[in-house]
Amino acid sequence: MANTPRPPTATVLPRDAARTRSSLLDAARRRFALEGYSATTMRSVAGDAGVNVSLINRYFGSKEGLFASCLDRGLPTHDPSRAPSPSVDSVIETMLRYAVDGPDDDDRLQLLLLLRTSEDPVADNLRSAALTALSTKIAEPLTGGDDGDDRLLRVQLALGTLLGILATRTSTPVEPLCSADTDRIRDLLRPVLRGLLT
Amino acid sequence: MANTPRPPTATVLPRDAARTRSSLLDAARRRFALEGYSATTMRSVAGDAGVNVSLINRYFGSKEGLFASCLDRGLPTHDPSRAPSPSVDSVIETMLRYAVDGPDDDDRLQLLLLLRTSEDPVADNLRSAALTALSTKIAEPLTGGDDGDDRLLRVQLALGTLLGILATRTSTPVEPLCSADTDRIRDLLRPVLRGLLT
Amino acid sequence: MANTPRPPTATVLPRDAARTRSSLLDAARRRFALEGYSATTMRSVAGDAGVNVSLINRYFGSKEGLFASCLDRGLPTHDPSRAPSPSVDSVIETMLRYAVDGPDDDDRLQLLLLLRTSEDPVADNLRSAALTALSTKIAEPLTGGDDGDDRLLRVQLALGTLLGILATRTSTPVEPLCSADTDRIRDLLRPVLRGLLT
Amino acid sequence: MANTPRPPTATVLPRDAARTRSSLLDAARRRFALEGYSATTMRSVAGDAGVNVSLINRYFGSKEGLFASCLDRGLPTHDPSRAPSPSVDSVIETMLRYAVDGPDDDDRLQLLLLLRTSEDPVADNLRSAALTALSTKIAEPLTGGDDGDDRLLRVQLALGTLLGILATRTSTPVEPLCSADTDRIRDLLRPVLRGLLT
DNA sequence: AATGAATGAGGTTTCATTCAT
DNA sequence: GATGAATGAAACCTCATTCAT
Repeated sequence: MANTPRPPTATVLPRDAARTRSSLLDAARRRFALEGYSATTMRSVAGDAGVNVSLINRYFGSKEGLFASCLDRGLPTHDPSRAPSPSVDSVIETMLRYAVDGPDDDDRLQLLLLLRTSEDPVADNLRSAALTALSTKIAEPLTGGDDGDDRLLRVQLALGTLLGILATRTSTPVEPLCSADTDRIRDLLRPVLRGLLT
Repeated sequence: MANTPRPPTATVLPRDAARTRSSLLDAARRRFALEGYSATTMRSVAGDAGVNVSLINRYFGSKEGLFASCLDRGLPTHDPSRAPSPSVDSVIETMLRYAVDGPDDDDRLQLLLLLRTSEDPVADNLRSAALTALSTKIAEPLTGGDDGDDRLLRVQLALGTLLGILATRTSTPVEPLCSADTDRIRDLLRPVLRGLLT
Repeated sequence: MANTPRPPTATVLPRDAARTRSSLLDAARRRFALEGYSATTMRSVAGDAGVNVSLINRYFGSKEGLFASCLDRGLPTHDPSRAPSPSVDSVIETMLRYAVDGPDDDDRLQLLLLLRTSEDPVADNLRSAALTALSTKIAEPLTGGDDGDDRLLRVQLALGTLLGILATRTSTPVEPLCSADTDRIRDLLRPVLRGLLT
Repeated sequence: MANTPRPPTATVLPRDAARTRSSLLDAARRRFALEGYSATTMRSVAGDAGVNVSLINRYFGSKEGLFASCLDRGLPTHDPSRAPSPSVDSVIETMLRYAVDGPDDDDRLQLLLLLRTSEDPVADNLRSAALTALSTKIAEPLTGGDDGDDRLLRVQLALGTLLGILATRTSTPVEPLCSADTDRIRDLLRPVLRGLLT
């Protein structure tokens, strides 16, 4: 039987550590975000990634380590290289873009990760730290007239708002919210965020 | 069969089925709301309620049944007997009271429950139905000028907002949000809800 | 099909916690003594005892706990109620009886337990403590003329001697040692112990 | 095939098969002797030797093969070239030197290895054969007045004694045995061995 | 010769559930 | 009505081993 060079259709993936690691991360992020920490089994993640379960331990040490690595990722904020001191409006647009209908699905999953409890104390602390970091990063360029703590509080309320709506839209068939036009949702949320952030 | 009063042979425990059932429900609601479905073990629920684990299966059939029964409860809305056609402001106040700092802790847990997935499709459908029902109930008395669907959408956005903030405040130590004064939070959220609901 | 009352031949054992616990302990002691801690699997122990694996965790918490419970047992020494201040010779006879050919097989296994390393640090400490306790208990009634530390040292050497011979005789087919007459072995060891203990 | 010196392209590692094999054997002997067969992982052995795990399979076929190769080594007995017919006393001194405080640590590990079961029947038979061979070799020059079988039995008892004491002294902190002066131990054991071997 | 990626089997443990009392 | 003994499935993780480079 001739060993014809197979076209790389699927299940080829010949021993590429970086690719494997990345596949696992992607699969894990999706599961963790959509089903929560406890409900996510390592087998399901490995199955999604198409590799053996024990590779998770090889690359991430443990389930907790996998979760931590999922959180450990460039969180979607404004791009400081393009707009060093962005206006409130541009910050709002960025938030809306990522939370309501971002260009990439992974970003929405990344946000959802921040809302799922895990009961695992270690993972939960990681999550809370990531949430705090994100809010701080968002609040930083906003030069409000008031003190920093209150500004941070308002950013966190805005984040909570977006996370709650995102979770509701993602996890359950609640109508009309789930099939509403994203433009409409953005139009409705824009003044909300503006009210909170100014 | 007559319920003959048993003679008090020993230190007779109450053996009150209704009370046992209710204890289990309370304990389960708290665990499900705070830790999620998968992370909640039946043993922990039974332990909180102070009864034997097997009683959960006896009374609710299964873990899923217990979760479903937790959802099955009068959700906090306005009281139609007192104010048959409430103003938007009173609706908002009711929502804020329950979501931010309600008089009864159980109500907040009940709300949180609406955000927790259960992995089980049956229970999950119950949850989504409960969420839809709640939003419908809230939207009902609101006589906006526009069509009903859009009103419902806006109520659901408002609900999602409150749920997200509630979840963030409840499950993780995110500062300053978690230790912020509830009056301040209500003050900040009031215009948000008003903007969404009118 | 008639549900004829089966005679209690085997695999009956109807829900007797004490009996189950004891079966597990007996099976575990044998496995731990003959194969060592790491090589002993909980499945094999449960299989020997004829019960489900998870009962080990139910009754002993963990594999370590099972090992600890195996050590936690009246170690064979002299009977203080019969001979409050035994002569050296009677102590020697007791040791020989238990180590070489005790009346009960379990006692020999119990002794063997003291020699098997476990690599598990917790279990190992338990074992070393048990060994120290046993030697102290044996040395106590021996009123030698010298200081206590040296007496304890000699008792421990005697114990090591017996343990080594017991292990060699138990675990491998080394001839002629393994099939030698126990009377002959005792006759050979008696002066050895007497030399060490006096 | 000529062993052409490869050009030093980069920091060329030695790639010395014999040395690698020997490093693995040394590391494995230590682990097997001190922690037992099951508790010894191939990764730990490879780590100690500073080489890749797969090399164990390459050189020894399997974990069992590694264990068997560890046994396969000149066991410490008397040196027949120097004393063709040694006295009992010199044999005793040799045994004491190796078991209690030999010049080389590896020898003591080698002795300990004889007491460790390996769960694998093949390797275990090798071990028992090594033990029998060692006792035969020791008994050979001893010209006792009795029949050979009894002499062999007494040698094996002496070996068991030394192995038991060695194991007790090596693997657990049993005081005062473990920190006792080796001279004192030898003094105590010398008459024991003399009693057994004559 | 040597490495590291990948696999599959099996270990301990937890959990929901059923059975007998 | 209630308890606790017992089970079986599945979870996370480790380990020996093989494959491709």
